[in-house]
Amino acid sequence: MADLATMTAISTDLTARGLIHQVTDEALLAKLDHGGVITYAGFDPTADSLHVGSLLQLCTLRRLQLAGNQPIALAGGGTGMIGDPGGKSVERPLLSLDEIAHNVDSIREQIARFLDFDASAGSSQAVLLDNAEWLSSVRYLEFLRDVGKHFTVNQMVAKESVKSRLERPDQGISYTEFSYMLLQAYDFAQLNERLGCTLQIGGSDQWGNITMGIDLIRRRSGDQAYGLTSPLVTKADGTKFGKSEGGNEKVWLDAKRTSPFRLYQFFLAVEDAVVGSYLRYFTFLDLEEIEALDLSTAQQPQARAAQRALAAAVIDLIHGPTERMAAQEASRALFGGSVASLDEATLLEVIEEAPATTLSAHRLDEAPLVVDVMTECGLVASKSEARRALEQGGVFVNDQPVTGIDAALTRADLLHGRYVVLRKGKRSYHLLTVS
RNA sequence: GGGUCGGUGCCCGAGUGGCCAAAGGGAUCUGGCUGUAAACCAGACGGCUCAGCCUACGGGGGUUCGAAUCCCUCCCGGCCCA
Repeated sequence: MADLATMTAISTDLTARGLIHQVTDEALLAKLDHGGVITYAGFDPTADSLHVGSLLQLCTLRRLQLAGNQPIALAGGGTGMIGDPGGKSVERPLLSLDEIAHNVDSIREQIARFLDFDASAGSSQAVLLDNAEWLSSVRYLEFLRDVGKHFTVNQMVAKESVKSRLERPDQGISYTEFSYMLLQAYDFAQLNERLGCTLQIGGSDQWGNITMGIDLIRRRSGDQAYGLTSPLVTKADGTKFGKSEGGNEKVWLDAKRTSPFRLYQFFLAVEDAVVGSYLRYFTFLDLEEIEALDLSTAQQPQARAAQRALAAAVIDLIHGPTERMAAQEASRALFGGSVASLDEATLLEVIEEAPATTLSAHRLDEAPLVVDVMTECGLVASKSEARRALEQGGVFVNDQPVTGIDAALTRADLLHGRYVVLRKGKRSYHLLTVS
């Protein structure tokens, strides 16, 4: 497949991009360069969309596939019913079988944007499986005999994911969640036995679970399997990557949950300190190009060339160039200066990308208070918040600061006879269309 | 099942009869400085018909002029014992 003479070896590329946190065995790297390693990564089907937290593994699987290795995306339809006891998370709600099946279907489409599921990919054709396929029918006694006997509770308790929960005096861990790692190990063993899968990749927090799978495979069949983890993706302040500026909202790959415009903005606003690594993680740009962008960030940070390249590349990958251009266009329009001077066509495009609601002409004639309108359209969560924003000077109508708690909207505020652009702070926009 | 400790605002965490919408920290929001960055500085941070009022300290009931704080009961969790 890949012409090794003209391409950087995949192991070199992964290393250079900082994608390797730990490997169970250095020998794996040579195998990957050779191609033909059947690799799997797990994806969480607890929602009908993946979020940016899955991006790294998706990209890594793609890199491996491009280098001639077969990727398996494993949807945790079975394990999704239980939940990984990771970190401080509380026991998660159990989803019904129907919900999970629906989620797996939705996720399949998203993964297809990264991996080649076409038969023309030959031996490296991607595969999507749902572990419910084997987990839903396992029988408890058999499971205990075939899987459970290979592990001691001692080693299970020693795992970081479990230890952190055990150390919290205010919360325990249910037996169900405690069993999660065995199920994940079993997944690996199943993929190994069914498809010859010999590598599992995941975030660094998956190390323990991955090595348990490797142990299980060795004990069951004597086969040598491998694990490779990537570093934890963090923001400049060390906190977890993946939440929107808002703080609590996840950034999704589904356009209905996170619009291409917001996704674009999310990556455009990335800190200087991490753009370089994000470019390496989430894009397929050449390393030379990325290094040039690093230089640009160092010398002319205000140009934000690296952020622009990152945002464009990611949206291209997830939503395609059409959506990417629309997002770029909308960003230019909204952040480019005065919204009031945009022509109607551009404004309409912006309406497609930013949250928008309609306001009846009748309502407008009653000279509604800005505080009320921004509450009603959802720009702020409550009227108190609207009042506060206004008092603090953070509200703008058509880019003009609004002063006074009793400011009202009138026909004089209309752009092109029927639009009003509301803004809270620097980048929370809302478009009103008068009908 | 028994004993014991605990359940406070988005999170952590003070508070043990009035001065409590409730210290402090984190997160978040807004403003300033900048580059739609970081750091830093300032303010805000339950809701509303906003100098006042309403709802809140696991649920319900009670004592009291007055309860997050005391009593009863129920629910939930940790630890120890059975």
